[in-house]
Amino acid sequence: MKKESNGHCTKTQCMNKGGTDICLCPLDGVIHIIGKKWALLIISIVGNRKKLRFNEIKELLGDISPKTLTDRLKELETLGLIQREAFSEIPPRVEYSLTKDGIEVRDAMIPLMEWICKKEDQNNL
Amino acid sequence: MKKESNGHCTKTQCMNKGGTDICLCPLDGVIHIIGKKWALLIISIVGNRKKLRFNEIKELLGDISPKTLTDRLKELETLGLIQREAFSEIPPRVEYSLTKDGIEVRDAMIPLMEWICKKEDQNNL
DNA sequence: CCGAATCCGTAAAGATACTG
DNA sequence: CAGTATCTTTACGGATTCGG
Repeated sequence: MKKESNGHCTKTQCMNKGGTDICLCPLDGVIHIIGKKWALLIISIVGNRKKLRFNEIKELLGDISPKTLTDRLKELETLGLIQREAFSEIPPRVEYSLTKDGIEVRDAMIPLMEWICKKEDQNNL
Repeated sequence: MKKESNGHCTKTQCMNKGGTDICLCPLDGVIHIIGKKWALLIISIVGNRKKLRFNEIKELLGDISPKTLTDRLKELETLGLIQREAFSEIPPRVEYSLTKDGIEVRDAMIPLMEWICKKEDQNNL
């Protein structure tokens, strides 16, 4: 996971975990998509249910506008984290699910979500 | 980590990890701060270096505006993730570091950062 | 000088109504 | 049902200014 020689880590934005340097240089990449509002939650929720329709995601998130949800889903689809499957029916049906990469991201963010939940628990005592 | 009875999980926004439900209800809480632009990167970078000054963070992030950095630092300070220590010197000096909670968050996001780095590596082959 | 605060223009997000 | 279109509101970015 060292990347000293490929031109990305000249700013040495690395974290040290037990002596192993972990590069976090992707400043202009993935993190600015998944760091956007709602993105992490969408990945979580879609991952939970395996398959979800547009309005189901919307209901689960609670306060997101359809426009923002559309934007986020498109971005995540472009990133290759979410898969969109449309059925030519009436009424129309579109199902969203995580791709292989999306599942990896979801797994990777579980510790973060767990911490958040723990924190909320403390605050709600 | 079950929260079915406290009114938070009525929407059952839970993820299933090996049979254990993990609640991710904090829709209006922590995630909408740390999910903001730059927030995760700030936590990472400050965590890497233990102590950083305003302009050092700015340099490391590269393209952030001073205003946005100030905003984010204040939010993270309010959240209790980042500690601000100002010295009454000339020229002035302000040092930022992670709190105990901030360190926990940083540790929790390591898997996510690792995934991102792996992904960037693949794309840069 | 450093760490912001201010001002202002642009971009992203939200609310609501509406369409294929 | 699954989005668009449109409009308003909020967040972000860039330059400049300011207090210590």
